[in-house]
Amino acid sequence: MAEGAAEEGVLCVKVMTDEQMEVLRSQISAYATVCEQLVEMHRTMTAQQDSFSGRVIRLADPPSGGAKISAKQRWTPTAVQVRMLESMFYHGNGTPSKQRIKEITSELSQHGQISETNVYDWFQNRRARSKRKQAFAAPSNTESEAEEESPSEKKAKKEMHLQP
Amino acid sequence: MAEGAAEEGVLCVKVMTDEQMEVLRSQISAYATVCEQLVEMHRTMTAQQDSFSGRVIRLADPPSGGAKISAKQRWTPTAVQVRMLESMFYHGNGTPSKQRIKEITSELSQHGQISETNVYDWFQNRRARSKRKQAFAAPSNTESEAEEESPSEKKAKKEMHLQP
DNA sequence: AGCCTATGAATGAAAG
DNA sequence: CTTTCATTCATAGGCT
Repeated sequence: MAEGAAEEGVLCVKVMTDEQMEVLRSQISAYATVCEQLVEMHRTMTAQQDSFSGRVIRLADPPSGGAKISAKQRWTPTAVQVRMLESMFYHGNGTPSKQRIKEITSELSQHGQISETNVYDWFQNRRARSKRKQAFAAPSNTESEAEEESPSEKKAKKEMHLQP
Repeated sequence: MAEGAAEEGVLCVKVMTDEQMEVLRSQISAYATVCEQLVEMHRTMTAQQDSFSGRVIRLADPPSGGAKISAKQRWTPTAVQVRMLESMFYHGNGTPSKQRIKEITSELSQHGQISETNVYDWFQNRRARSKRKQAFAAPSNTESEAEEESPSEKKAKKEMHLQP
């Protein structure tokens, strides 16, 4: 996924790849969504009604205009990125500092779109999840450090998840 | 917002004329402008509300028939409370003093259950996260602004909440 | 169609 | 104040 080429594509030529098209769509969609939500918020706040008497504030109401271009709004790490993150996580850098996060981000951005917040969140989630898994798996004493999948695995295995 | 040719272009074909390309660019540009203006408006009248991307604005506890057995161990501000807090946060008064916190608390408790600790924590978190966002989003500021909304802005995401 | 799970993201509260 | 933890929400993808 190299959206870095999008600018030249748009500015210089007329034939776009699917990737480039996707970038454009995402952009327009993002703008549209932001505008919608800002307008909605503005309306809500301007109305100044303290009554929380049961009317729901809807943010995600699709406009009738039909300019609703769907785009993914949630970051999805690529396989390569996951592998690298996994590796770093395993490597003991349990707590990446801000500086470290920047480094990681810039390194990972060569393999796909990513932001520092993404990285930060990823580590947060990873830590929490790891911990929780241990808590469930080791109520006994025998402390085992057997962690989950190896970094080279991009295929998520289906662990049994019992519902207590 | 002007639309028409651009959508079909985006949705159906991959070869665009200069004209179509221009339409697209205008569209993105228009969105950007609108967003900017809306954000500006928000700045002036209320606090900046940057939670529009994820969760929906929370409302007060449903006034159901008294059954309060199920635990809500964590304080959840109502929409009104959030708005007021956000407003206070924005309107400068930096770090609320102990006294100020008491005032705020008693004022907010008219709109829902709240404690001084909640208020204190809220401000604490708000400040920290605002700061972190700046640290993440801002440091590459040496460059002059690129005011034209060319698709080279691959990060036209929802992170357009600027902090004054 | 539609659930289900994994997971990105938001956030109150606590630790340091 | 700053960083981390714990919990929760929302959504993309995979599954039957």
